[in-house]
Amino acid sequence: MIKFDSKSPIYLQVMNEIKKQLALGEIKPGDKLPSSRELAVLYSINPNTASRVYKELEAMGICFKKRGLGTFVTKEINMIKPIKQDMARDYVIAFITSMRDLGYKKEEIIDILKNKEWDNGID
Amino acid sequence: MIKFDSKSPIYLQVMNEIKKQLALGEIKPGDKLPSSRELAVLYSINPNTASRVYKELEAMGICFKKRGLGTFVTKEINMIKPIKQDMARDYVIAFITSMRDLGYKKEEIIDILKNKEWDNGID
Amino acid sequence: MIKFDSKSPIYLQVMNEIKKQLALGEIKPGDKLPSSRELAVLYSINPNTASRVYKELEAMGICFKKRGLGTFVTKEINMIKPIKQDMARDYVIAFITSMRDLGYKKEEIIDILKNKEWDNGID
Amino acid sequence: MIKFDSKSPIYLQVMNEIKKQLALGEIKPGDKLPSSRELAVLYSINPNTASRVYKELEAMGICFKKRGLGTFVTKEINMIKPIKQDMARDYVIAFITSMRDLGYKKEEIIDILKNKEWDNGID
DNA sequence: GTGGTCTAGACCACA
DNA sequence: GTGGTCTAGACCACT
Repeated sequence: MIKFDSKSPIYLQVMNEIKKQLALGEIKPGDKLPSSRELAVLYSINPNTASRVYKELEAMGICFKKRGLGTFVTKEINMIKPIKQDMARDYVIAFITSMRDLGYKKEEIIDILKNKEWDNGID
Repeated sequence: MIKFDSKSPIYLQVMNEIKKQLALGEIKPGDKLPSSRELAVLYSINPNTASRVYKELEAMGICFKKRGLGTFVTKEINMIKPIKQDMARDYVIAFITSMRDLGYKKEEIIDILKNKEWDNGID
Repeated sequence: MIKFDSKSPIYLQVMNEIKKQLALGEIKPGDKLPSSRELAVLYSINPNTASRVYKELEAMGICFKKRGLGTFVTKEINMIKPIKQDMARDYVIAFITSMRDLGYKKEEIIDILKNKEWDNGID
Repeated sequence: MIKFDSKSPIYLQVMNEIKKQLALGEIKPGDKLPSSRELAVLYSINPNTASRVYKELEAMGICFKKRGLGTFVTKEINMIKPIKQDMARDYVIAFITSMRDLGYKKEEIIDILKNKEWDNGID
């Protein structure tokens, strides 16, 4: 169960969750995804919001709908493969932008990451 | 002069601009900030929006207002310094958490940052 | 319906009204509050002012907002209870300090309160 | 030296300070008050604000100006005597109103005051 | 001059 | 429907 961050749209957070599962291989190309209603129950969200999740994922080419059957992950591996890198790229850019806004330079940021204790709770 | 990103609220972008100037030392503790009206002209925004910028910055403890006199940067440098580091810490943790969720390890993350082109549009 | 005192900001008076209802149990933790627009109509104020009421109450931790759903009273009763007592404590201390500055002693203050007519306009 | 509460007007706070001194007998009927300029230095306030203090006190009949000589406390004892009671009354009413807004009843308020530890820092 | 409050009404994203 | 943001412009108290 996700704890939603009230700052960004819920549908985006659910999309991210699904993309994450795709990136990690927990969901595979061709897999059937839960119905919108199931998704709504799964994440305790409004059915409209669940619908929007699939609508946006479909627009991104990540899944497609079969009438009467449900929603499925696209089989085209070219579509799925880059998801991990794309998400990582987004995270990196957002992170760098934020840190730069705070006045940090490239070397400083890398130093901070290097020196960070990665072993307690985080890694 | 900022070119506003239509995706995030103007007042947040102006706040970030000011925080950036603080982090970079262009504005110093105790300094008088432009009046709301001046700020409005400076960034071509509505006085109310300018007001909101200072209100939120005040709520963060970054500045304070004196009636009839203006808005000033908090004098206690102790207030400014930790803000930067606290924010950085939050960004770092959020970033690391996200990347780890995607399956990246410490060295991979640092490598990605090292190899990232920092100079086009981002740096 | 409140009759607004022109001396203090309307938004504060409406906030106080809501806090009063909370303290008296007329509104309970978890309850949905009227939408900003409804609140605006309810008190014949501008929607922006109504918005501000909820924004300030949220900043105090008394309520929280769900986008598209509405504004709700904080569920943790622990959040509500102490607010009342904290406020009371502040009032008491400020009051005692002021009275002592005027040269009153404990017994005198209590006597004054005991003898005060509480039933006309005040109680 | 007063630490000003940024919530209420400075001129009111200075007025209160002077009225308090009157109530406590630190300043007596007929006494010469510091000049506006001295008052401004004394409290580190703007000379205009200091002027306003005397203007308002004069309007209340507490002091009067002699051209070229300065500002003096009125000699009419009837004017000075009730100051202490008036201020106390204001404090009491404000206190009771606030507490009642929080849902406290007369007996509860008196109980709180009775049971309050008056001996550490407050009394 | 400064900031604080308020109204009126607009547009947007979200559920 | 909800709240979030923004503009335009007003009036006020305070310094």
